[in-house]
Amino acid sequence: MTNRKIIEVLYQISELLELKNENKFKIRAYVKLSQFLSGYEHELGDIYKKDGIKGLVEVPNLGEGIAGKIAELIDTGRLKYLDELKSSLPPGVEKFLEIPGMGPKTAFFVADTLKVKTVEELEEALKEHKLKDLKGFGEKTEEKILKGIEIHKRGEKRKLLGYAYPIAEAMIKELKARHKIEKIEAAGSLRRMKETVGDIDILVSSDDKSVMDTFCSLKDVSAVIAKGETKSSIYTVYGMQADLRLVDTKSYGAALQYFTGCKEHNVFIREISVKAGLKLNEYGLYKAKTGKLIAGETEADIYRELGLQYIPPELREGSDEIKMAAENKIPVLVELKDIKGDLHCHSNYSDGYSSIDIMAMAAVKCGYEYISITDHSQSLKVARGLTPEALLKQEKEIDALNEISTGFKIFKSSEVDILEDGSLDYPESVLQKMDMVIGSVHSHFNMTREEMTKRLLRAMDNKYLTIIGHISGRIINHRDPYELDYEEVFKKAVKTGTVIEINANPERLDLIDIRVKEAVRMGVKLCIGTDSHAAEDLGHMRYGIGNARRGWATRADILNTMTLKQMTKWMENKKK
DNA sequence: GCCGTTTTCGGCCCGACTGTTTTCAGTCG
Repeated sequence: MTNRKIIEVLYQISELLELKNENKFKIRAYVKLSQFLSGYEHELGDIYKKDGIKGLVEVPNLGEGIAGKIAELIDTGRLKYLDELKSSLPPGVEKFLEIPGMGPKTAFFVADTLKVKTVEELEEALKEHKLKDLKGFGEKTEEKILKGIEIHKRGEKRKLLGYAYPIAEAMIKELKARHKIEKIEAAGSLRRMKETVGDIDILVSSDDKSVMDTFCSLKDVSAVIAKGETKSSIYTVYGMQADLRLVDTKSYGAALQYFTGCKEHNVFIREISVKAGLKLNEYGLYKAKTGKLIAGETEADIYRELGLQYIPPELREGSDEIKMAAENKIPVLVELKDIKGDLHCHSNYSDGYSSIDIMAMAAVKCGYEYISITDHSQSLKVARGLTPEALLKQEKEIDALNEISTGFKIFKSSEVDILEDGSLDYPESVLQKMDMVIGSVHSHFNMTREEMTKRLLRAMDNKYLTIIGHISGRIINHRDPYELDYEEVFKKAVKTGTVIEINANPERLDLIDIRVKEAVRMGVKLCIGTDSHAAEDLGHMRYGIGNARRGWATRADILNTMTLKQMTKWMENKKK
């Protein structure tokens, strides 16, 4: 039973309780805990196995009530409480919550009154105008729900960060081009660099109020959901919602803090405010009694006035960041400008689209001092993996390019398959000639946790293995990570000096953020590689940086913040 | 249901927008 599964159940319980109109603080306890767990680096299953229920209640936000339920879940894989909750509600009502604009009250009401069990039946009932004459409903509400159903039926999931980010950038650019703007930036999960993004939040401060009109008439708009003086919501042609908030410059920091979230982080921050006799909202931090404004123009002012160290957006997940900030323990996180080279890049020798010289030139343009060419190994036929003969040819080309360049180096490397038994896909005679070696799993994903752990541990015994690539194997929204005993793998990585990659490809972002946190805590050396298959992909580095920061990684934790000189020396030492 | 420099009970964050309203509930973030 993974944390992920437990989080799912807790969240489901909170939704069902909401439908039942239960005590809202009880509901919040479930939401609060599931939010906390989504950033928690330890597995509850392991804690329970080791220390039983007593161990579970040590976990923040987890008391005896829920501990018992989690224990039952781990022991039996089921939860009686959840089954009972479900059967006490009208069938199908949960489904209605997935419809945008439909909350628990409406969902329960329509399921209970109209006796509809599916989204299709609900749609039918709405078209027959069965709702509009009921108390509290009207034509507009009917239309709104129908629109929500339309969006729901398209089945849109949270979008990849790498998909949403450029869209937000383009919108901001357009607004900037057409209005005189003081400040503008994206907030929300996008600013927190979360791997997936539900909608785009943009915050703007400007004297020009017509920026709202522009926003609602952008070419990207497919429907305007709401339009007010300070807040508008649109639905875009990209299948996601976007919100614009307009605030005064003197409130900009408070608004940015507020709209960046996450929600739980903000709730915690406001609790601290209340205890300090203050009041925090999106307009500023005030004295509760007198209403006197204390801070608001910058986020830093607000955190400082609350007695907290500044918390970078990537850490604001309602986990332990506020406690750490209170103790002055927030580290200086790694930044894009710290990166000196990209260690995971493909060329057209295997399945990439760009030649080696084009990749190198793109790396120079990024301000890098080196790039590592890591084409696939021979077993990976679908990606045109290189035979040892093809490798020789590539080696010569890289040597020739290195001859003519100064201050920039192309490292000779490979992304070698870690085979089923944990051996590498090239013999030692081939591996030892490379500057470095990335080992990745590309086959036999369906192994047990024990088998997969053994496989990786064995691979790390190979002295030529430098880096383990995209270790979890997950593809966001497509393939779940395979099961792995991370603690064992990280211990071994520390012992053997093996580096674990943070793959910056937006579909992977693997090592996953909470695992980065665990790895950093254990002292594992990490690197960030884009896994580029074309020159443009080198720009994905920013997503890898975001993921590393979400895992509390500092510059010292990341291998490829080393200069060329340092890196060359490091590689030589590693092979000894 | 959780939690404690208000500690074992009594609290638990704050505001914009919408629709159907005569003062507010529901939804969202």
